[in-house]
Order: sequence, then C-alpha cells, then structure tokens
Amino acid sequence: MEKTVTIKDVARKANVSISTVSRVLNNSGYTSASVKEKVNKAVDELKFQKNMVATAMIKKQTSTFGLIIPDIKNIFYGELTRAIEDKAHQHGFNVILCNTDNNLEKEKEYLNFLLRKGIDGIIFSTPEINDRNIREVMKSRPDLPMVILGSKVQNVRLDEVLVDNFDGGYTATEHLIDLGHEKIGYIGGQQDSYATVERLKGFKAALEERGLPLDKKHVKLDEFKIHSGYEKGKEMLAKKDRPTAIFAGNDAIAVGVYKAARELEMKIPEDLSVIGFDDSQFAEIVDPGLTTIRTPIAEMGEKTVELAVQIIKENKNFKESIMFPPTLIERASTASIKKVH
Amino acid sequence: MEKTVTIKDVARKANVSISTVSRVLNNSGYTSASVKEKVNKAVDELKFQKNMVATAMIKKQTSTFGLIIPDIKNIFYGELTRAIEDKAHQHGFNVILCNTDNNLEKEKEYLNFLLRKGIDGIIFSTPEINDRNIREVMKSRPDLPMVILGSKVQNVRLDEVLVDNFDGGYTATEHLIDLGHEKIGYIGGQQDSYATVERLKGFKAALEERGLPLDKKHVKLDEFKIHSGYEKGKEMLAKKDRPTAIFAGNDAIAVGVYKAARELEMKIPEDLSVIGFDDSQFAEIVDPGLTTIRTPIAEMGEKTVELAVQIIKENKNFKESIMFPPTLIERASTASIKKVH
DNA sequence: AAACCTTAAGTAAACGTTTTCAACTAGGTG
DNA sequence: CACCTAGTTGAAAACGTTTACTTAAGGTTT
Repeated sequence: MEKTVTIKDVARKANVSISTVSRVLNNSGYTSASVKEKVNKAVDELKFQKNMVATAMIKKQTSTFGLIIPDIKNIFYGELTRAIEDKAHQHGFNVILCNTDNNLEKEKEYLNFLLRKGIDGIIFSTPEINDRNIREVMKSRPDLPMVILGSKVQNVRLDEVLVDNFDGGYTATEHLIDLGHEKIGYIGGQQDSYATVERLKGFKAALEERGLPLDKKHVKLDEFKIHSGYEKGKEMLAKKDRPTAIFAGNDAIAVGVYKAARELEMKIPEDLSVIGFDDSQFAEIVDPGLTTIRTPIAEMGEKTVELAVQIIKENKNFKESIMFPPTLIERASTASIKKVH
Repeated sequence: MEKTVTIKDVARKANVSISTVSRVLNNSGYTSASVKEKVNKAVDELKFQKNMVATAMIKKQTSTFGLIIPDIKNIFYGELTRAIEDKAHQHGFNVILCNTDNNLEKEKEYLNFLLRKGIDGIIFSTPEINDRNIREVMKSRPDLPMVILGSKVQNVRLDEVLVDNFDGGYTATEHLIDLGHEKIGYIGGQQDSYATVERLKGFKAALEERGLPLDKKHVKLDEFKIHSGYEKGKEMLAKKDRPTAIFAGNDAIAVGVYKAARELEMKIPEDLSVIGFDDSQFAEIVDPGLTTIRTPIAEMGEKTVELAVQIIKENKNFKESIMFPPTLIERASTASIKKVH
C-alpha cells in the first residue's frame, strides 16, 4: 500500500493551504504568481495527480460515458465503438463498454451500474425498437444526457443519429431493378429492429414504384448475422422459383448468402446478384467484392459523441434527430441479369 | 436537477442513523431484524441506489478495469474484448476501453486517466514488446493489479496469459511441409511484436528440423493487417522464384494474401497454399475457407480477467505465465503441392 | 482619515458513503 | 446486587477534492 500523494501533501510542501493549491490547480479565483510557482513546483516534485473520484464526488462529473451495444464482436459495432471512443477521448471522456446481446434484462443491469457510477451520459446503440429501459431511465433521470445511435425507440424523444434506412433500402432495391432484376429477395435482421423495418419499407416502396410485385416468400427476417443470411438464403434459393437478386439487410447477412450460393453452386454475380448494407470490413474481404449501401459509421459515431458532449457542456438539449445519407458502393456482386429464362 | 436520494434520506425515513442504514445495506456488524425491515422498506420506497463514487472514495475500489488494446476495429480484439467484458461483468466489474493504435504516447495518456480514476486493475493487450509505460506504472503503483494478454514485455515480471506462438508457428509450417511444400513464405506483423517474433522462430525451427533452407526473400514483416498481407504477398508472389505456400502471421494478413493471389490469378489452394493464425471470423468467411492456427481467444480473455479478479480479491499475485496451446484448424486453403515444376 | 474596493490566502463545510468508537440496553454470572 | 458481555444503535471521523465564506493587506476614493 503506497501512500498516494494528495493535495494535502502538496499544500504542506508548498506551505500554503489546500484551497490555494486547488485554486492554482484549476486556476480559478485569485492566486499570486509567486504562490502559483511554489505550488507547481511542489506538484512536480511530488508527482501529484488529482484524484478524479474525489473530484467526481463533489462535482458530480466523472468524465465517463456508458456505451450500450449488442455485441462488440460484431464488426459493425467494432467500427462504431472505435469512432465513439476516439471522439470521446478527444473530449476528455472515457467510455465504459456494455454488451447486452439485445437482452433487456442484461441492459437493465448495466444501466443500474452506470447510473450508480455517476456516468455523465449514455450512448445507446441498440436495434430494439421498444426499449422500456430507456424510458425508465428518462423518467428517473430526466437530466441525464442520452443519445440513441442508429435506431429510433418508440415513444421516446431523445437526441438520435441515424442513417436514412428507408432511402438505403430504396436505393439498394432500385439498383437491382435497374440491372434488370424482377425477382428480388430481402433477408433482414430482427423484425423489431428499426433498421430492418425501414429498409424493408424502402425495399417495398421501390418495388411498388417500379411496378414489380412483392413476393412474400422472398422476404425473410431473422438476425443481422452470417448464419441468418446463410440459412434464410438457402431456404430462399433452394426453391425453383428463386430470386435472381438478394438484398441483404446488412453485410453479415450478405456473407451468409454468399456461403449459401456457394453451396448451391450458384455464381455471384452471374447467377445471383447480392447487395449488402453498411459497407463494413466484410464487404471488401469477400470475393467477389460486395456491392453495398454505405452507412457512414464513423461519422455517425463521432456526431453522437459530439451531441452528448454538447448537452453536457452547454447544458442544452435540442433532442435533435440527425439523419445521415447512405450511399451506394458498387463492387462486383451485382450485375445485369442474363435473360436466360 | 433532480434531488438524488441518499443514504441520509433513507435514514430519516426509517428513523435510524445513517450508520445503521449502511450496516444493513452491507449487512456488516449487528442489526436487529426489525430495523433491517424498516430500512429495507425505506430503501424500496425511495428507490435508493448506493452511489458508487462515494463508496469508491472511501473503499478505494471502483469495480472498474482498464483495457488497453491497439484497436477495437480489429476483429481479433473485438473477440478478445467481448470475452473480457463478459467475464468482468460476471464478477461485477466494468471495463473502460482504450484504443492506443500502438502509440505509446496515447497509451500513456490513457494510463494517466485510468490511474486518476482509481481503476482496480489494468489489462494490457498490446503487441509492443518493449513498453516503457508498463514499467513506469509498475514503479509508481506496484500494488496495482495488471495482467498482460497475448504478449510478453521485456524486463517486466507480471501475470501474463499467452498462446504458444512458437508452437503455433511450428505447427503451421509443419503442416505445409507435410503437404509437400518446400518453398514457404512467412508474412508477419510488427517486428517488435512478441507474436511476430515467436511465430517466426517456430517457422524457422520447423524448416530447419525438416532440412529445408530459409530464403530471406520469403520472410517479410509489416503489420497484422489486411493491406500488409496484400502488399507483401504481392511482392513475394510477383517474382518467378515464388513460394508455393505462405504462412500468414494472422488471419488478416492471410486475407490480404488472398487478394494478392486473386489479382495474380493464382488459385488457392491449387497454386498457392495459405495458412493463417488466430481462427478469427475472417477464416470462415473467405473462400476457400482459411486453414489457420486457432488461438483460444475467448478462453484467454476469460482467464486474464480471472487472474485480475483473483489478485484483487485475494490479494495474491503469483505473477504467473499461463500458456494456452494453439490448434491447427484445417479448412480448404492448404493442399498438397502439385509437382508441376 | 474614514470608507471602500481589489487581490490574496486561509478556514471550514460539503459531496455520500464506510467505519471506528462510544454508549446504552438487557440478560447472565458470580 | 455489582459486574460483565453480547447485541444494538448513534455520533463523528475519514476518504480527497471544491467552494462558500471569512479575514487581511494594501490601494483608491471621498
């Protein structure tokens, strides 16, 4: 047990009171040049570091955010988290990572912990559209800065930063239609996820606008994961009345579709066009490169933190909804349909 | 500004002193059943939650770990971090995420922050073999639990959990030799990384043991990243005296090699065998599936946390070095050499 | 020269807990 | 009946800061 050096030790060494030390440390109030010097010298010599939990105690600020995501193993959240952590660090905040697996009970546990630890704000990036925990926190701590990233939550008015999922779904589908595809499948994530729903809406809108029928067999929802893409893809592609193109709800699902196609000996893009969503690392890795709708992940993460910081520092909360535009990234997984039929 | 409810409010409501409340809350010392009941009732009614920063102040425990990694975007660290966070959560700890990009200055900043926040322990998973920051922390805070994950650090005696990199390198190389390859390349990560060095040693040892010459042109080090594998792979494969198999220092490098091979119109595994390291998500995604050396990432992460918790709770520090065995995972990227030459 | 700023520095309270110490009860012991 | 002890509670100190309040010196204004 080393004796940690406190402000008291500095005060003693510099022959001043602790309040004086505090003042020069924070340079607040009046302090003479000579005293400043003495104190700084003592600080240096003792290698004094301010204890932040004491500061937190009195100021009620911990310079810490809670970040709530489903799973950091998921590459999408890896990219998001990195952007968030970087921006937070720039502003002098640390982030506590919480993986909930979309489990509301687990989320609740984490929230309890975070609140008791006095975090300065929470960033939610959970797909769940109906998150009662968030509402509860809002009720018990209406002052606490919270921002929702990548999703909307029902009956909740909070700052939120989003990608335009409807537009992305529309663009993806339009791209396939432009290539001549008429039978297009959609494999989406959780059905109670905002992204799934909006992308599906965009999908349907594009079909309708172009006068193409919607085949319910060709719409399947599961999870935003590789195995979902694989399983649903196999189901969808095994039948003879199969689509010639698949719009995958995200890149991971697209990867699963690749695997399914490979097993069924279908060539991408010759026999099947595939388009993903997010433009995650997966999109570049697979062969052929995945055409996808780019979500500006890093920009969104950064913006989220900036909002949170702004709420904290300026104490203004506009409850904004900021929508980022997605963009089509064309690689090699989509192609003109061969009218062999 | 909501008035947060404190132990004082509970005490008032239950008509007892705050010390009594504290005692029933922590059930320490003597408390009568009747008082216990009164207090618990008040706690429930007021929805009292103990403020952990006050507790931290006095107990000098924050139930928080710092986790230092290069980059959470890197899929390897994603998997590691998830395992760590899960295990930490099980033990009632939160983790503060720190991305250093292997930048020692950045690492130092983070360390300062963590120390001032009174974290209970630090988990380092940095490849850097010569990390002066760690030594400095050990000097200034010899009591602070620290565990190193996945690497050794020079002149530092700390708990460490490792995969047997030498063995992995040896096994990978042996596998290729067994398949008849005689010209084998090695593309590794940072040259001052423990993993790089040890895997290379294993590589060399296997070659030597089997009487194969080491061609220096076929050993290239860069970073544990896709683009490194791509660039070094292209350099190595462009020459006519090219290897028939490549041992990639990790899966990301292997992915880069895939890309290089594709551009050079070499088929894997027909024209080139590739073996990776880690068995990350990438290994299953690529086509053909990547043969690789499995690092038990999750197990290692969990063990690391368990060590840290043990040091904290039992206050015993054995400075153990725990070595996990890697295993060969055969997929489709390695094959017998065709003796076409 | 009295009254009043301005600058400077110290005293002490406060933040919300835990914990030591003291005090008081009731029952048991000699 | 005096004394001890185990059980139960409260008062107050402590953790390491920040900050409101106080005091004091010196200069400026009247």
